[in-house]
Amino acid sequence: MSDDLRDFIRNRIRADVAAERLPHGVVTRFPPEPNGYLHIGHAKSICLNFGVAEEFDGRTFLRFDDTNPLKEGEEFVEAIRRDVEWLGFRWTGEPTFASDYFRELYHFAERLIERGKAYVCSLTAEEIRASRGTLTEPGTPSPYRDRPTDESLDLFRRMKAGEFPDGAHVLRARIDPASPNVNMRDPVLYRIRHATHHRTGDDWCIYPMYDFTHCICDALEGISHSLCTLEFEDHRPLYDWVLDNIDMNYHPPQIEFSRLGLPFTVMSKRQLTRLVADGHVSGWDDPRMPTLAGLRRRGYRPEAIREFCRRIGVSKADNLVEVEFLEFCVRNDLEGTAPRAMAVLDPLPVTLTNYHGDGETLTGPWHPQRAEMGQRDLAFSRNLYIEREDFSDNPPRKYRRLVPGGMVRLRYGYIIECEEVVRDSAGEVSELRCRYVPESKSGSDTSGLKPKGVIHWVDANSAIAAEVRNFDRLFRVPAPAGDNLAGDLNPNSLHTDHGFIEPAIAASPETRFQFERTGYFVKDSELHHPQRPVFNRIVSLRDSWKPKAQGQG
RNA sequence: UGGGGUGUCGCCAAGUCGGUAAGGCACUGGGUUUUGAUCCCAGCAUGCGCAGGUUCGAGUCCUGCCACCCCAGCCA
Repeated sequence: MSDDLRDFIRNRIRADVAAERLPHGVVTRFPPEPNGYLHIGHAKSICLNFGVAEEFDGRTFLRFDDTNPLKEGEEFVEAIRRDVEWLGFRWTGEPTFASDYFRELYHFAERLIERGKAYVCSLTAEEIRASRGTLTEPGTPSPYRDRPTDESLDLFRRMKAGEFPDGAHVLRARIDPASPNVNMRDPVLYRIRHATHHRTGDDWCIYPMYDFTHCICDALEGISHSLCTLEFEDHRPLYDWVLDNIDMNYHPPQIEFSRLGLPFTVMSKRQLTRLVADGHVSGWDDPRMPTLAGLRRRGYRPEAIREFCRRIGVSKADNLVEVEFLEFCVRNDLEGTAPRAMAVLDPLPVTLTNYHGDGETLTGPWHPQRAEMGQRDLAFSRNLYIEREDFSDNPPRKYRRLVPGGMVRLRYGYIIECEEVVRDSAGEVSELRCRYVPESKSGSDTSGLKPKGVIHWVDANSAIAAEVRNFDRLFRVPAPAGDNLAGDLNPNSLHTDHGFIEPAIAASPETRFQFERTGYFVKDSELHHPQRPVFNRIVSLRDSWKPKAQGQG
């Protein structure tokens, strides 16, 4: 397929394929723990795992890493399945679960004990921590390290049988208490947990740890390349140790890449969970959240997220990708797919003093470069709304919109000239009284006039009132502090406008639109109704116009 | 101070056996345009964390530094 992608992982796979080192072809897996919702960082991993398999005609498993019943649940399993599918990927067969392999895992553990490679340790969690040493000091052997094999085996069986309370014993690998790599200092393989598992119920009261589980599941599923993030690099020796010490003739290589870094947001499940729990956002799918559910509700299309993941690449370097990059991908995707329409978010009434009669119907294309998208009718009459921002009686230099005595073209309509500015008692502009040029109708203009500016507008009589939610970054600092999340929140991350949209928008089955000259918007999946429109701003339009700092109009 | 990683343009990121620094984003000019959008054209690292060394030639090899990230859960 697309061998245009170059990164160290694909290069490695290409070499493995060329050397015919992959008896079962390319097999990858996306292994989330079902304890939260997926976010854009997971999208990077999903696109990598599923993408690589597609490119090399391989397969990808969706495997839930559910070895900790205390934190996991079906709600998350469902949400994750939905998000992966939404992103546009299909896994091989049914999703698998680490819990599917609990029985095999248990047998592998018994064999390990029999070979003297694992033992039951009866130290408390605190004692284990104390004997583990520190980063710079070696640990000391557990007093149970030389417990006879038979005794360990018996204890382990009784642990499984439920004879002991949580924390009474654990199964540990016998590796090296003094290893410079703390992960190798006789790591815990199994712990007692009298908890109900979302899939296996109360079948088990001992649960395997990640390091013991993951590598074995990878091997059992015939994974050809086990891709994970950098923080697991220190665990690779353990991944290899387990597979080297059990009866398994298959050993996938673990390859690590760096996680996606994005400023002005948080990406850890712990922090995202807190935002939801503390009510700082409306839920996991709040449009400001970096979760796939949030981005979906925000209006991002999966195509845009996939393109983003493709463009950022994969490497081992720590990275912080500018949000402008993501926004570029979103605009790029919407540019060719979203129909255009007009909406006035901050309305200023305009009365055409020389326009008489009941009004008329104009037309405008749904997309200026894509005639095949057709066109829609635009009601036009004596009473209109224009954007408050598009009028100024103290314009900055190079201002190309409406000014007192000035002319401007109404998009797909007529040219108007501002004759009078009406103000309310507070001195605020409350209405513009303008003259329209009858012979300047769009498409049959014989006026010869060439106003500099073109502005959008909406017919006051037929426009539909709409709520438009504009979002800004959730946090006001690039790197929100883990301990004081609330304090770093951007108090202005949500700004709601009450404006008017042309009726064709509400009537259209389309959900995403470009409101011309403003941005891309989507009908909110929960709150929108044709009679009571509610839109979310997906992303604003790029705006290269920067008025001179001086005449602040 | 133990172990494991990473350092190529403001950001992301390619750089085969050492051979004379891709591309994208951003930015800056210019053109088209009834969206200050899109589109098009042009510009944008004599430099590859720093310092030495090997070599006809080094981002790519060697040596020594420096900076940053990860690890001491019976979490994943």
